[in-house]
Amino acid sequence: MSHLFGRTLREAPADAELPSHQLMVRAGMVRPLGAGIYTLMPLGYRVTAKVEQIVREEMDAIGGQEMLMPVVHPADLWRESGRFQAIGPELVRLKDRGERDLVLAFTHEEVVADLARSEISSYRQLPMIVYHFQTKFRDEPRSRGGLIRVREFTMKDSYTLDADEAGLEVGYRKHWHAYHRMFTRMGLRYIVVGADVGMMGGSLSEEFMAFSPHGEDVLLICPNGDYAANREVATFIRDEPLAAEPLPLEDVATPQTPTIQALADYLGIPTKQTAKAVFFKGGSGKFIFAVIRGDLDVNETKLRQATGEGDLLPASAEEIKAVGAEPGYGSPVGVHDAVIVVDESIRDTPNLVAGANKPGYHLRNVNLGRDFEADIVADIAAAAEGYRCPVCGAPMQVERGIEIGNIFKLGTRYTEALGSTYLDAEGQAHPIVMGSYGIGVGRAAATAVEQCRDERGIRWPVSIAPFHVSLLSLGNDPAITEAADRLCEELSAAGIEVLYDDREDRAGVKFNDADLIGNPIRLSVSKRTLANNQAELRLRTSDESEFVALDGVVDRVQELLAGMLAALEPKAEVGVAR
RNA sequence: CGGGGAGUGGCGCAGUCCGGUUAGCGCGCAGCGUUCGGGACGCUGAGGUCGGAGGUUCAAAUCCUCUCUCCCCGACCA
Repeated sequence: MSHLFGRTLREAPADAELPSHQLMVRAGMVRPLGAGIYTLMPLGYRVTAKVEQIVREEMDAIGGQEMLMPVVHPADLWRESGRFQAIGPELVRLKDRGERDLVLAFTHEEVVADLARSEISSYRQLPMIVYHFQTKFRDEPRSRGGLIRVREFTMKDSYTLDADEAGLEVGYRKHWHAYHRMFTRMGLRYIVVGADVGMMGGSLSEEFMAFSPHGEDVLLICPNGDYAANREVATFIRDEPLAAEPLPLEDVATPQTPTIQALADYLGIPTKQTAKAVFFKGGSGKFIFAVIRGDLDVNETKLRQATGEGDLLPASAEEIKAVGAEPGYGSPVGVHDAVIVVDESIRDTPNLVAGANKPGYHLRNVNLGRDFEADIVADIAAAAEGYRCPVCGAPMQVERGIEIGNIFKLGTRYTEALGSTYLDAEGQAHPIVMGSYGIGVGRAAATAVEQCRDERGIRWPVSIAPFHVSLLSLGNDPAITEAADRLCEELSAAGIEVLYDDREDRAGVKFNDADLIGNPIRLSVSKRTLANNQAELRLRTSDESEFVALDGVVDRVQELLAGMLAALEPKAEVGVAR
């Protein structure tokens, strides 16, 4: 350790907020180079190498073929799929000296589809699973959370190629199981949730979400295990539609009530008796006028789906007035030049109080169909804590999660665009059916730190710890050094990974650094232990030590390691129904 | 991009409002000595274009203009 590149720090850098970020920097595992760009120091690199190896083993186990595709792609390939045009500035575009457009790939659907069209011609060659570990660079609008969200990272991305949907389902299921095995082996606590397909396109997507209060995603989870979904797509059971005769529309003065809560308080009615208007400007330039019951919130992802708008930005006050509405007092009654998107809650609730489109006034007894028409009626409501599970009706719980893996059924979106076809037994050409599956390697490592730590430092799961053992020599007596040296050699010879703290530091310093770095087993050799021809052994997860005869250390460590690894071995599948 | 904050030896900070000698403090680092099982102590020492560029001034870390970078909160994703 005296020559380890990457020293430990007593204090965390001021700009690190997340525990994983602070600890990994303090432990000398990573160093920042720029915003969202990190160097993996030797200790950190050992962790990600182990994560990779676990992923590799499980991918190979489902028949994955490892390969390596380039990071720099000709832009023309991305023009063929349409993503060159469709994706914003997070896709880095470059020109080479010949003024040819290039992109830094952030996934490899295009290349796989391109390869497939030249390499695959017959159904006899299918199915196929290919994967690689490759650097991705995504010019994120904002990287955050230290290592959880970075701009440059290593991703395992794999792709299935199949003849039909049934084949895709098999490949998808294989990944689903492989992912469970990987994350279990890494010692992570996680859940699978239904997710939005986003820019990947395709028909089905699920995310593997590690539980963490620092997660960026909000998950809705049925306590009975019947349902789990990312809030982006989460549905819930609505109240029964109310049946009531439409009452006559009436104007009501409601001064100083620009918010739903103020309005409900002023009129002495529940918020669910009001209609809320939310205004967006779509990427197409259309004005999107979303209407939802006052007690609910608009889910922008759902709204995007419903309107087919890729981008939604909040509308400005001028834009709102331009369609005949009034910020704070808006309703769809009488607006023009806007796409009116109505949530099911509005359809199912008669006689709502809605804005009058003039400051300080609302309308009572507004009804869809009589007082205004909808261009789209859809589910655009955001689910929240306590909302009812769409399967069993139980109140759902909310958790935050870090997305550590994502699996997609892509279908033929890319293969059709690129003309990647195969011939079936009858000689008919069909587009190949694709799936794509990603895991962020560094993110998985950082997530493990988020989940496995205490006030002293990291408590790595054995499977991905930088080393199995931290060996400390306490004291500078030559006899101690000699005994520790010998122990180090014996352990190494037995295939045990040892981080040997041979520095001339005091015991306290070594203990603290060992705790910070977080290898699962700590061995200490000192004058005291040597007096009995022993070493002290302590688990990172324990406050109690055992003393082991020097010639029994290797056996004892191997026994403990085997036990720890066995505990991480996947047993039954841990899935959650969709 | 919008909003908020910060750039001063390797790390953490003070000094900036109200310009004024050689820019400080803690940790870390080097040497010597004393220590030696939960971040020791003493002495000595090395290390700083005060993010960068212009400007104001007799004088700028400090005031003005421009600019770069980083962090945090909101729309994206492994």
